[in-house]
Amino acid sequence: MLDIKYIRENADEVGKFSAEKGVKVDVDALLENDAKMRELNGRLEELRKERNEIAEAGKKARPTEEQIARGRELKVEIEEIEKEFKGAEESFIKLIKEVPNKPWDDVPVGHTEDENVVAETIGKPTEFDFEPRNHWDIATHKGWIDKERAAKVTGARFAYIKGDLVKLQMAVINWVMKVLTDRTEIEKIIEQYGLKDVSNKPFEPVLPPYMIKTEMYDAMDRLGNGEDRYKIEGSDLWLQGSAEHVLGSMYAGEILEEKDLPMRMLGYATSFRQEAGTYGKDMEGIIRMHQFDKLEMESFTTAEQGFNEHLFFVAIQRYLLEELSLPYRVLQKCTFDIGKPNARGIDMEVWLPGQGKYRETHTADYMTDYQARRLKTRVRKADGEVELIHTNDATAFALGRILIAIIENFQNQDMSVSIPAVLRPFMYGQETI
RNA sequence: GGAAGAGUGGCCGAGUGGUUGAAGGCGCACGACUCGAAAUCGUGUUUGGGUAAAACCAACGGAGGUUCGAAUCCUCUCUCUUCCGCCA
Repeated sequence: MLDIKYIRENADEVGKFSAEKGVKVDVDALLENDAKMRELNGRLEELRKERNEIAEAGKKARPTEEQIARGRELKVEIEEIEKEFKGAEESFIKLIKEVPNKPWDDVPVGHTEDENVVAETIGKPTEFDFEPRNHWDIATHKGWIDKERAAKVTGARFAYIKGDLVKLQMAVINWVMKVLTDRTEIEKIIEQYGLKDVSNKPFEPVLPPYMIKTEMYDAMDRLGNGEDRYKIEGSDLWLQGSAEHVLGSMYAGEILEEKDLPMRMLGYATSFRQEAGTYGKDMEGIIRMHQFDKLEMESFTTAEQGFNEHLFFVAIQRYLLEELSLPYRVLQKCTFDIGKPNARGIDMEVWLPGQGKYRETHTADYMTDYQARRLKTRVRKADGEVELIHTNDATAFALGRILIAIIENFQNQDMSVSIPAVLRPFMYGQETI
């Protein structure tokens, strides 16, 4: 949610960037509603003041008949206006929730995802002296994935992952855990990518709950219309679609101390998505599943640190991909594609030789204080001032997709897959699978 | 799932329906004392709205109700603790 004060003072701009994000917002109706609420609130405060004065007098002496009579009148009046106020507030909240976050200055304006801008391409598409296969041919041949039996048990877009591929996933997890919880590794990344004014604080690993209440999901502004989420029948809970949802809401309503920021979390969780609107898309292999495991970074910072933290997260993603020697490109997402709560969004796409194209494996999102405003997650600064925190989230690895990238880029002619050097210590020295 | 008890400020903890936005203590900040520190003493120490600043309004887990007046009474709900049941 945006600050209503900001919307009042920048109504035209809010209308403009909302349109650029492809979000329909009635700013005029919102401001009218805001004015009405303020007017009602003013009247309420006056009446409450009078009520308080009578109550105060009642402390010293028994209230007189006139006071009690006036009190009765006030009670009725206050009730009426409160009711009206509540109605106004309800429609106000509905309207202000629709207003998207303001895009960062360098976000390109675009109206479809095709207008995302390729900012940089690192490495060259992997070359083979044989015709490279796609991951599902290799994985099915090796018995690493079984979608047919999964279809029997759970339906489409599920898979059993088996054998060496499971070990590879564990190796990726352990490697990332090591890198991101090690201060010297963090310092190395900061230096390697020339980052300035970024903390060297390591991440804290977190295994979060996989379910989330409607209220928190909505406050994170990641529930949408609920279509892409799984609702738990007979309860107020949903399956999370990303560890971001349960990590970002973890400190809702709390005031953190500035000395504890940045608060960096490395969450590992299975995520669940209905994949609404993707019918028939990516049905081969394990690129688009209803369930996938993910290592997710989440961070809370002050407003000043927020943007640098975002750049830091992007640097981590680059570092991880480069350590794996995977060819990839960096996409700066346009206004249409960054998402409603986002101020800025970067995607990483890894080259998949089996499919002959780049596919999305990573996203880095910077939400400024947009999520924090409704979550009421704040920080007490060193000078005692209390302000909203800034939230950042980014993929460390979506395991399914990174396994795909490794299989396709490190495949050998005999359908074995070489293990990238950095992962070998976590495969107990195993060099191919 | 069943039974009983409890939810108050950063923490502990008072609180007969009317000087309680909240005693007291701890912690913290500043000051005094000291060469310095400890101890001691003094002052300050919730958040949001509102204002130029004030006044003022709101909040004692959450929602609703009773009352001229609710942290205090009633209803529902959530969470925690203990006991029982079940269980990795």
